Amino acid sequence: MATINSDTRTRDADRTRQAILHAAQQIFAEKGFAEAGIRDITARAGVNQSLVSRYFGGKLKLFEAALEAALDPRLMTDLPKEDFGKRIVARFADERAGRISPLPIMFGAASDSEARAIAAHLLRDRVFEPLKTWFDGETAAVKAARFMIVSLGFFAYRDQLPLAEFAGAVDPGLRQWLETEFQAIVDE
Amino acid sequence: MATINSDTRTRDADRTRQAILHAAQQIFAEKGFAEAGIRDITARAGVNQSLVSRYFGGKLKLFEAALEAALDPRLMTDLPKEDFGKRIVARFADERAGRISPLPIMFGAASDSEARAIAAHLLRDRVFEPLKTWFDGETAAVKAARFMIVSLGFFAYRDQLPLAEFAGAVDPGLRQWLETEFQAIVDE
DNA sequence: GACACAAGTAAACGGTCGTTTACATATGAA
DNA sequence: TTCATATGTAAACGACCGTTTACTTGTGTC
Repeated sequence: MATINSDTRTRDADRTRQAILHAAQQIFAEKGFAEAGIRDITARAGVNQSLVSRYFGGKLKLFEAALEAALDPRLMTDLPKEDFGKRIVARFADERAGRISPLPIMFGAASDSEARAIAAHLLRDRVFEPLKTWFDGETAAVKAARFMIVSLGFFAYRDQLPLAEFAGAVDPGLRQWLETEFQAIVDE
Repeated sequence: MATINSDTRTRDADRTRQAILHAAQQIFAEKGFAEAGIRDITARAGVNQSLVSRYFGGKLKLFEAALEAALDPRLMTDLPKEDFGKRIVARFADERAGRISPLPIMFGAASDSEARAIAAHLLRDRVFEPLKTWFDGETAAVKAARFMIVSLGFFAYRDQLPLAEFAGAVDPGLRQWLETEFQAIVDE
């Protein structure tokens, strides 16, 4: 049984598991699935490398758990349809401290076939399908596709390819176009 | 000196080099940079694995050469601005036999930092910067960014993520939106 | 305190990969 | 024909990675 102050314990499986999961989210987002090593992740978590296999069943299962924990299915669909464009761009463009965006994790899995399959499956079930039901009318599938295309393209443009002079920054004109683009999806 | 029918030669460095390059384009596009092995590429080319290092200087240099050979800088900017939307979507959506699109190669490099840097550099110099000079006015940079976002997002949506029931197919309604979207970039 | 088990660690295993090395052979000029 | 060299091959090298194994140590219970 746990003591009153269980924080004093030097061994805590749940805490270790969470530390691995959090470190995995960070390193998968930073380095991509292929370049993120078990030893990188467990070193940041401050634990032994073998615990990934013990607690998660392997690197691929850890990736799935890390991505799923980063996915918030209500990320878009809890927004009001008024000001949807401004609000969704604000969520995308402005980093929120402590919050790990799932998009870098997903893009980092692009070149590994197994990780990509997991990422695609999660994205479909947790984002794409909820979006389709959230949008109205018979064009809901096209609207969801438009949302995915602009979102994925924006992250690929901003984060994956240092095309602009300052990667990560968003030009005001581009930001305005993004806002009207997202707003048009819910208005039409 | 070459004989009259040099095709009878069993050794031809140029032909071998081209065979490696062509096989590399295919396999980098199919499996991504990380999962594409030197042995895969040289096996398809029908030559020995060591020739990659001898002729190209290594896997990374081979990737750069393969991507550069697949990039056609006039892919967009030789189109007339009338019917630009329909024409560019036709180029993207309808596969052309024998032609290897550079975008699968680029996405396949997403999770390898070195390959991604090469891909980003080539995309900027050969596509993004020409696009900026091709677009008119002071909003050329924003227009080029819009073009990249929609293009990258479309390929990520269609080819990288099997979100729709039939990956690779393009819904007519989505296609129409893509056409108006691209047309708007050149019209505004 | 003694014990059973959970929690954590260190080290080795087996495999893959890019690259290099040592060697064989076709080529074309002298 | 001879021979230097370009071309191609087979095999080994060295490193890295995910995983597993054997072992140690802390924890809670009796």
